[in-house]
This record gives sequence, C-alpha cells and structure tokens, in this order.
Amino acid sequence: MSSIREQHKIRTRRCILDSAVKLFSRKGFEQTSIEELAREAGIGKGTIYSYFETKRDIVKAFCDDQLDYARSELAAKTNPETPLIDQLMIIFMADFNYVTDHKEFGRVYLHEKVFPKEPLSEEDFQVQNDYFDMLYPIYRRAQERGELRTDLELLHISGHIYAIYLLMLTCWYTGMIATEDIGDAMRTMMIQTIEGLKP
Amino acid sequence: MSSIREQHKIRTRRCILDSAVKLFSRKGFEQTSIEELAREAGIGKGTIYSYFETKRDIVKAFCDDQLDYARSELAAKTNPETPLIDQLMIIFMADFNYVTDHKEFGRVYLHEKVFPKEPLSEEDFQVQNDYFDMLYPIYRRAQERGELRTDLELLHISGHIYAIYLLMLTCWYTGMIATEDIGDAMRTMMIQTIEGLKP
DNA sequence: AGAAAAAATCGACTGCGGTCGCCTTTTTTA
DNA sequence: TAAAAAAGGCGACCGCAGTCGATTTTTTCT
Repeated sequence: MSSIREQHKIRTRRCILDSAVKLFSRKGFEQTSIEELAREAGIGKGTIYSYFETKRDIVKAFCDDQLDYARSELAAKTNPETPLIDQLMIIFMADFNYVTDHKEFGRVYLHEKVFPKEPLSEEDFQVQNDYFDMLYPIYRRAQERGELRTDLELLHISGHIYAIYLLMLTCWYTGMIATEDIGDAMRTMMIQTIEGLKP
Repeated sequence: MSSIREQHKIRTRRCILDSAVKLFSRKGFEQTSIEELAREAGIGKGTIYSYFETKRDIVKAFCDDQLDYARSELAAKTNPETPLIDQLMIIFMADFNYVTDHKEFGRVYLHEKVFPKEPLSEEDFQVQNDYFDMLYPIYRRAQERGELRTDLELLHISGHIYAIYLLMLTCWYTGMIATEDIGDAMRTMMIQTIEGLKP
C-alpha cells in the first residue's frame, strides 16, 4: 500500500535496532543513553519512542526477532530420529550461544521474560507457545522410541528441560560456569534429568 | 564501642528498610521515588545513599537479611530423617512463600541474583555457599537412605532441585501458574526430577 | 572543657528515560 | 493540483536516580 512512508518506517526501525546492537554491545545497555542511540541512528530522540515504548522494548523487539529467526533455522538442523539428548543439545546450545554472543541483550530480555513485572501478555504467551509447539513433536517422538516416559505430560517434560536451560543461564551470568564449560555441563545435567536422581 | 553513633546508624538503617518495605509493597519498586522514601523515613535523600549504594541495593539488603533469618529458622523445622521430598517442600515452599509475600522485592532481587550485570561478588557467592551448606547434609542423608544416587555430585543434585525452584518462580511471575497451585506443581516436578524422565 | 578531627546529614545539582505539543512530510480528497 | 487531513519527526521539558561539597553532629585529643 503506502510505499514511501512504510518503506521509510521499516528502514528507520532497522536502523534503530542496528544502532542499538552496536552501542549496547559495545558500551552496555545502561551505559548507552537514548539520545546517544538517536544520534547514532541519525534521528531525533522522540522518534525512537514512536517505534518503541521503552528502552527495554528495543531489546525485546530485537530478541524476539532473532529468536524467531533462530528457531526457523533450527527446524532444518535437527533430525527427529537422532537420540533425544543430541537434539536437545543442538536446540538449547543454539539459544545459549545466542545469549553469550549478546550478553547485554540477553540479560535485559531474560529479566523481562523470566521474572516480569506484570504477568506475560497474550502476545508473549504466544511466543512461548510457538516455542513449545516446536519442541512437542521432538518429545513425542522420543516417547515413541522409548526414550521418555509416556505417563508424563509433554508440558512437564518441557518444563524439566527448560529448567535446566535456565539453570545453565544463571550459572553463566553469575560467573559460576565459564563459557567453554557450558556445553559439557548442560549435557551432564540433561542426561541426569532424563535418567533421574534416584538409584 | 562508639555508642550513640553506632546505635543511631542501626536505627536509621532499620528505618530505611521498614519504610522501603512499606512503600515498595504498597506502590511498587519503580513507582516509589527515593525522595518519597527519604520523606517516609524522616531523613534527607542523600543520607539514604550513605547507607545503600543504589535503590536496588536496598532490596538486596532486605532480602539477604530475610533469607538469613528464614534459613536459620528452617534448621528447626526440617527433620533430616523424613523423606527427602517432604524436606524439600518445606524448605523451598518457605522460600517461595517469602517471594509471594514480597513480590516486588523478590522480582528485583531475582533479577540481580539470577541474571546479574556482573558476575557475582565474592560476598554474594558466600551467601550461595551458605545455602548449599545447609542443603548438602540433607542430600547426603538421602543418599545414605537410598533415596538418591550416590554416583552424583552433591553440587549437581543441588542444581537439579534449584532448577525446579527457578522454574516455579518464573511460572509464577509470568502468570502461568496461580499462587495456590504452586505447591502441587512443585511437588510433582520435584518427584519427577528424582524419578527421572526415562521409562 | 575546648579545639581539632572525623563522621554523618543534607539538598541543590547533573544526566537520563520518557512525554508532549509543535512543526514537517506524506497521503487523501475534491 | 491544491487544500485538507493524517502521520511522522522532533527536541524542550519533567521527574527521578544518583553525586557532591557545604554544614552539622559526634568523637578524639590535649
């Protein structure tokens, strides 16, 4: 439809996000001011707020976009017939590497998504559901192959795996585990989760 | 030693924390300004910053104090000879109830502790270690009773349980699980973690 | 006790996130 | 194509977190 206007808006939005990636990565999220970001993007300060409601929303928008993209890529990378643990490692290490590559973005995003001020919006839940929808077939297939109990709900299985993922994230952010050790740690914990803690 | 001065400082600190609990609980953390807090506490704005480095540190100090207290209480409540799952429920539901009672404090605290901007300080690690020290005997005793595998490191066992605790917290903050359902959900997930996901 | 030193209190000030109303650009209407 | 309407861009302005140096209170020294 409206060509000039729409195209320009898309370009400006991209430009803000690109500038944000550049500055937040270099100087940190809190250390970068909106005015600075506006200058880098070559626009006025107020304009940024007609694209994003808050400074954090810039991070949220960027991460949502990236995750969308990353997950669409993943469908190609995982083979549903390989052992469950291998598939899980591919999926969750991809997410994890994204975080290690964008520490500041990941931190702000996780604050909002994991311990939000208000319960998640309908839209945010949708993002989460899309995520589960991607994983459910994998778990179901693993159940069929006898790798997972069939008396457990898929939601619970997803929860256990997600819990380990969260644990790895916090271990990394707190400095308890070094970046290069995360892969091993995650594999160990996921295997233990599958096998159980009791003798 | 110095009586008047020290006593007065302790009283002022307490007063700031009390005012913070009152205002943050009533109006929310972000919605309460430092000036307002200073007024409530009957002191100047600048004074608050000679007791706490940042607004968030007020929350951190309060929560650290409370957790210290809560954990010392717990030693009395738990009987190391009862089944592991019962002990875990007592400990983690106590922590959890504290969070539900102080949602705003918990949220800010969790942001700082779970996904911190900088790796945790030596002091913060100590708090975490104290926590583990409290739990290790429980896990070790459960291993001796044959409730837990003995080939797993206690650190890993602690990790699995903590992961479930984090999961419950995020489910609550995101609105995915209602307050009254948390107990059941946590018990279910912990039992599954102990039993394992594979057939 | 009185002077000097040390510690604590304070609020004006700075910088930043976010708002708002005015101005410019684009689109629609006739 | 010209005028009206709509949308977008903008930066001065507001409120608040956090700073700093001047002032008051307490402690120490002689």
